Amino acid sequence: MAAISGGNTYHHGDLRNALICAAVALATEGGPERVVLREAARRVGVSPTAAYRHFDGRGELLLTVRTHARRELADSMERAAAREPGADDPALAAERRVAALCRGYVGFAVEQPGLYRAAFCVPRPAAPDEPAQERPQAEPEIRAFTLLREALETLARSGAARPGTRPATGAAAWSAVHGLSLLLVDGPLRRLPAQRRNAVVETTLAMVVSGARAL
Amino acid sequence: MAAISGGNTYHHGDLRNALICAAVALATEGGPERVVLREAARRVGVSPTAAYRHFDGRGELLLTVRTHARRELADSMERAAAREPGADDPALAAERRVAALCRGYVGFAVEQPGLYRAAFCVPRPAAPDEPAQERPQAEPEIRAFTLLREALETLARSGAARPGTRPATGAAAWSAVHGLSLLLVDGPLRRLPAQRRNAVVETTLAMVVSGARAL
DNA sequence: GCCCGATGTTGACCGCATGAACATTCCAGG
DNA sequence: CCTGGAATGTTCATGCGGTCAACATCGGGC
Repeated sequence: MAAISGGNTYHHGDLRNALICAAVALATEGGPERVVLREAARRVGVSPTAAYRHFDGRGELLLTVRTHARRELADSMERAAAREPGADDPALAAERRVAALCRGYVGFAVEQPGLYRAAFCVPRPAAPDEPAQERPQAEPEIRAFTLLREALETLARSGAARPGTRPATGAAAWSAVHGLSLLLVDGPLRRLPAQRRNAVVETTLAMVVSGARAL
Repeated sequence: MAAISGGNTYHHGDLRNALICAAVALATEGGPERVVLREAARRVGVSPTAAYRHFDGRGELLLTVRTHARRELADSMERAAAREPGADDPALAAERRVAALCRGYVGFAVEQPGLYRAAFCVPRPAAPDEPAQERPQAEPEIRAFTLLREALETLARSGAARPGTRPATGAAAWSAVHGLSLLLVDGPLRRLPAQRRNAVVETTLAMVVSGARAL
């Protein structure tokens, strides 16, 4: 087929990227389950199977979206922390940073529910017979978690560090913000009015900080 | 078609229940996305469309599974709490009850990951155009949450209750156990060895309890 | 005994994931 | 410049799932 007009060539030239963008847009609109190979292809104006030249299938496309979403999440946290004013007391500063990171985390979830959910989706093989892990082990590091963990370590070192600072404090804090995000975005606490939602967020943050102090 | 043998009648007699059981089994095996109308019908030995005589469609079937799963979750919490020894100090007893409920919660999630995920799934309309809420508002009460909230209230009244006991403490605690459960079952903390998993659980519980004291 | 409503069944349509075979382009050598 | 293979797209086909409409069967009240 001849080119209809302008840049309309048989070879797209940047299909992989275009597909990723479309897929990210889909995830933004409706979360991971909305990321549909055919729809992404349609939006890019290409046949469905073309995607298979660049991705192993829907799963891999979704994985790419997930990577993107995780990056955005971490960026949101860092922006929130950057906005936070410093403090003379290093312990106070550390506490504020933890809280700010958490606020950035939950804020991203609330503002970009689809992307947030995509950030933690796990591509499931249709049949649960073969494990089919994405990458043998080696979780590729999730910056959002790293940020949180490091801030908590700083907090622990900065003052009221009980002797037996538990190594799992980071995971505990993560659990809290992650659970909160999902309850708000996707769970029973969705449709909570903004006012009450804020109260829940702040209470949870208080729990995290108080927990970090006590552990 | 004539009955092939025994009780094989044209009319099943208890199809609704049979479908629910099959659907619950599916969810147990592979979570909500595994709950597939056709497969449930297949297992019951009935044609796919027969299900429509009893459910509005896959969505409603899934909702039913969710109800079942939520009940099981709450039962698991109550069992865990019942196993907990009492204490003379009411504050200590309350604290123990909260911890036990949480352990029951996370324990259920870890032992029944599929059902747990089903307990918090939200049936999404394929097209996000029309809201199509399951029930106008009125979340039908989630016993797991109620149990947790009541235990926390008891804890707050039982002693070291700071004056301004926040009303959202329950949601905060729920966030922690919910997030923890999902991270362990479905998230980046899945494939954590049991040992470390336990450490994370206990640390999170400590955070919740310490938070409940401090708030 | 008969007829209606409840309950199942067939057949069909559409969307999606995916694989095989075929078409078009691009580019590295000659 | 020309050409053949590698990249990259396309078409066609298969199989699964959700769902609807039309038809079949059963069970019980009249």
